[in-house]
Amino acid sequence: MMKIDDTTALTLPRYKWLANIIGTTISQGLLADNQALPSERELAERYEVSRDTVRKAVRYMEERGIIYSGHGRGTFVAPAIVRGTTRFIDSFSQDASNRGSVPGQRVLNVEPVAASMAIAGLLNVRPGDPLIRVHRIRLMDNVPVGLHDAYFVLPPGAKLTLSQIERAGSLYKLLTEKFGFTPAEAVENLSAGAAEQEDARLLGIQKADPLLICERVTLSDRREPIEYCLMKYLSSYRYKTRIAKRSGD
Amino acid sequence: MMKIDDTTALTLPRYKWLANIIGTTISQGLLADNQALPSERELAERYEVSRDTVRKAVRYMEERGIIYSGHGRGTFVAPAIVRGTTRFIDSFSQDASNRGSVPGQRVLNVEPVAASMAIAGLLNVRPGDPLIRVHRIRLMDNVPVGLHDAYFVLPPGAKLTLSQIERAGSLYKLLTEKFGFTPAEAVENLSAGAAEQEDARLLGIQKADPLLICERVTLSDRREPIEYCLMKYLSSYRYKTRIAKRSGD
DNA sequence: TAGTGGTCTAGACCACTCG
DNA sequence: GAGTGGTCTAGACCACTAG
Repeated sequence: MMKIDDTTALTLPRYKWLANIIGTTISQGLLADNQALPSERELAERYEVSRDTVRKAVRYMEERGIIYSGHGRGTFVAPAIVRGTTRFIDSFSQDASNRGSVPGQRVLNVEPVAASMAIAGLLNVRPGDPLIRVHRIRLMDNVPVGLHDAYFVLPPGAKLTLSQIERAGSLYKLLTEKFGFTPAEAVENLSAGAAEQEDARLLGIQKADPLLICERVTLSDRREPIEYCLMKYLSSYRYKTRIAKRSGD
Repeated sequence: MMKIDDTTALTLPRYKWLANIIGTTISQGLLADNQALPSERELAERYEVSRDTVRKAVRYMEERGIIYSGHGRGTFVAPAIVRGTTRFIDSFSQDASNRGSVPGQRVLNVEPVAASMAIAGLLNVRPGDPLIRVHRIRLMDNVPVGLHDAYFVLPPGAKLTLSQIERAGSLYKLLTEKFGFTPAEAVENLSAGAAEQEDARLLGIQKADPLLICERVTLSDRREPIEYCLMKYLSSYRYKTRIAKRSGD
């Protein structure tokens, strides 16, 4: 046991290392949809890990919609329609890439604001407490597709300028590096709505045109709410997601 | 070891049994949001299971958004805002219950139809192949909130009548029992749209009013597509979901 | 430094599927 | 009946967190 692994990541856990190998094989198209993988016992032998480690890798990939398994039948490559539909917190940039488009943004405004009652309640602060608001137009291939109006709880004295955000590709990455912003989980609430005058102007549509409205509260690794974001998307925008299992298991 | 467990489920795996115990404690409000649970080692001792079994229970509940854990810190009760936001395939009835409303339906039509090109592609059948269409108005507390237009791939000769569906509470349950319909996973695509004349009439709104549009493909345990469903919801309807982690892990 | 969760192992037996 | 994934154990060591 414990042969040094030739290729990648000496600091990566073995199960993720295995998952990467298998995942790469699949994404390269070397395995057909619904094709069976080698059995867990065989993979364990082939890669010189315990069967439990193989199972961890399998679970890891199952959660991501890459493979699936059936009791007594085997483990299989998930069909293309479900692959890549797992949602993550940095979904906008991900979505764009998955579609082969270039994500972008135009920052309208960055300002300190006092928390409203509605937002204070969601972010566990008092009404009037200081927040930072970032108002942006989201672009795909340089075309506006939506509006993001985000409110952040940041450490006192935190300063954020328009040019900083524009320089950084990802707002989340910037906040993570500059402050201890570590999003771990989010709750979203989707609905349909009609464009207000202002929305219509910014997005280049008519007033009362339908919009996909998504409200999100983002939580830190300690489950403190750290962001509220109101997003409005054109009707051409598609929000893809995957649902696993039934509630009764 | 192996003390017979006093209460529930002698056929249930031990980790689900443990998860149920802990989950019940939480849902009864006996533990505060973000309160720490006993350590894994302590739970293992207390419930006379191995630590690995405790960890399985913890993972099981983490996936469902009931608890979360931090390396070196402990395991904690997820705050109320995230609990119960995990989406499952039978989401409509679940959603309604979670809100304290009574889910309902009015079946408009049940009929065999020939697959269109668009739907055939999604369901892996040939255009013209037989499908069964179920067109329904969805109700919450007897008030219309949306339209479901579902197309099923069922075994040849499968017959479905309007009265059967109306008698059965859940369409999925009926299909599962009568035919081998076993949904395991689904892919959804959400967007905003404007109500057509017919939508408006059925839902009691104006033409061009905004609607939340959700397309869904449901897959069996073998990942064969077995249902396509086009759903349209009033703007008052809320689609709740939870997103775990970031894409880079 | 003590305590926590995270990773890993080697082996056992059960439950299910399919030829 | 042979082969698959699912559950469970007992023990080891590592990585991280916090007082």
